[in-house]
Amino acid sequence: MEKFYITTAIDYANAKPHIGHAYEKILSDVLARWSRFYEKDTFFLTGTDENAQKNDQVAKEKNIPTKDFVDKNTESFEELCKTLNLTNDDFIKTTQDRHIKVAQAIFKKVYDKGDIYKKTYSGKYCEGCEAFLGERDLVDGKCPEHKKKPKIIEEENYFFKLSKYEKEILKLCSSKNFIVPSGWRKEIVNRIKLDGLKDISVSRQGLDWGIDTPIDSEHKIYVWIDALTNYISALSYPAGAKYKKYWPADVHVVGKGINWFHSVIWPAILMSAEIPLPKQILVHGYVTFNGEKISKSLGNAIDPSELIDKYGVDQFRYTMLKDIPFDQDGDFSENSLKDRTNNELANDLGNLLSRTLSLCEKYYSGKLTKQKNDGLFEKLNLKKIEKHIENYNLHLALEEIWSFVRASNKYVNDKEPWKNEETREVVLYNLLEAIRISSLLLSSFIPGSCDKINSQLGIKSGTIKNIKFGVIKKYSIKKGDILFKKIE
RNA sequence: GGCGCCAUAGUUCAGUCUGGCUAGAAUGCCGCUCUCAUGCGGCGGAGAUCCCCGGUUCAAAUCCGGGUGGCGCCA
Repeated sequence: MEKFYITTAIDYANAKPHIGHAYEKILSDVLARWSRFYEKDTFFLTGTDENAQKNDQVAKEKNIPTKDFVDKNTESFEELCKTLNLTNDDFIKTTQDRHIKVAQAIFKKVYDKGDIYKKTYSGKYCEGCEAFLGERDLVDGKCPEHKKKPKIIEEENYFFKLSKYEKEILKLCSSKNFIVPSGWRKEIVNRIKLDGLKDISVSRQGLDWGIDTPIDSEHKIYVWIDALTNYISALSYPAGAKYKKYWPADVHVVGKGINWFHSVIWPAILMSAEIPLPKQILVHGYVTFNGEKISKSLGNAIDPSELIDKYGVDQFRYTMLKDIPFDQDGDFSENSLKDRTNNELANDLGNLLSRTLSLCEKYYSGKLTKQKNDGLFEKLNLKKIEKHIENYNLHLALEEIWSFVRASNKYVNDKEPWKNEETREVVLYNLLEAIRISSLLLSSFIPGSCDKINSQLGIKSGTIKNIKFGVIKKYSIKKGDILFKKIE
């Protein structure tokens, strides 16, 4: 059986999740579910980065023990996974023993290879970025992102010989399917060609939060080797059965802001440690909310679970997926959620189910047997849907599924089964099949609602194999509650 | 500053790679209509300088050059 390993980035456990986090997770979940739908042995990982210095810093500002602070925030990310109805197979936290061991093992392996060396470094360090900034990064002597003057820091750090891997990394990043979509590939490739790769610091001195380097207890492992190794520590590298089965990752889903780390630094570390490389970095855009950038200073970093409580999880998932093309930034708004819920989910899909089942109950007491294919099924363009999902154009895939739903509504109108007794059973059976197939295709996107559809149809969910006409020989349907309530 | 991405009905997007019907959809607006259904469904209409200028071509939303505007990445 073909395997598929997909990961999200791990999130900083220094605040509660916002809808940007939700987006990345939903996107990944759809891909994971779709892969299972195609009967691939799928592993879907998400988690939190608890070791970041930023976490420690925020906790200290709030006067909370750092461990308690990250535990609490991580908990809300774990809850979000449930609220979003994610099918993640694991949730990694970087303070877990299983992770610490692996991060240290990789550090040691790279060190033993001769790719880590000690050097005194003096530079301008921005606490917001948790990074040293070059002269040309500064605007008026300040960090352009955090608007703060960087501190001059001189310290002895361990450096990783990133420069050594420049040729190989350039080759990797230039290859067609490694970084997608292509816009982000160009950005990385040009930068490597222009600036080359410089060695990077992989340790920090004098911190009391984080993972000790295995070679020097004065130093903590810096984010590259710490956070990025979560993708293999969760699989119990190097001896774990999961590692052997699922690594290398098929897709790392990441936001555009951390593309460089995943496309350049992570593969270089893996090359040094002589570990196979991930197959693809899928870079997505950012989400704005009601047209505004999400930021703490604007105070609009609203909790996705509030929206979900208010409107429903599938309404939320559907709107996110439909409104945000993965290769661009997109806006998520409550207005759009309301419009999409009422028009697309309630009127088009929900009402199709409702009108069909009412007719089935009225004329056949809900019992229908297999009838001939009346041609409605041919309105489904499965190839196009598959192509869109392969290209990660989930919004276009949904649009294509919806054109089948709309065709089904037109079909009821044209055939008028409430009038035409002789074709009634054929028409209704064809409609049930259309709904069943739509539900199968949608089950990666709006899984909870598809479960409800299936239960009203009196059938079980299935895989791609069931996307064909006439699979159900005998329907025994039972109309249930309304699928999507209108908003307002 | 360097590099990259984007620009198409009021709005959200397809179409651009690989040039070729009258530039498609959805939504919103207007009109007609069915009655199985969640005030739902169906049909029709209005609505576009395809950002601007130039080039290539029999033919450009699409390719090339130059602008303008918006956004992003810079370890």
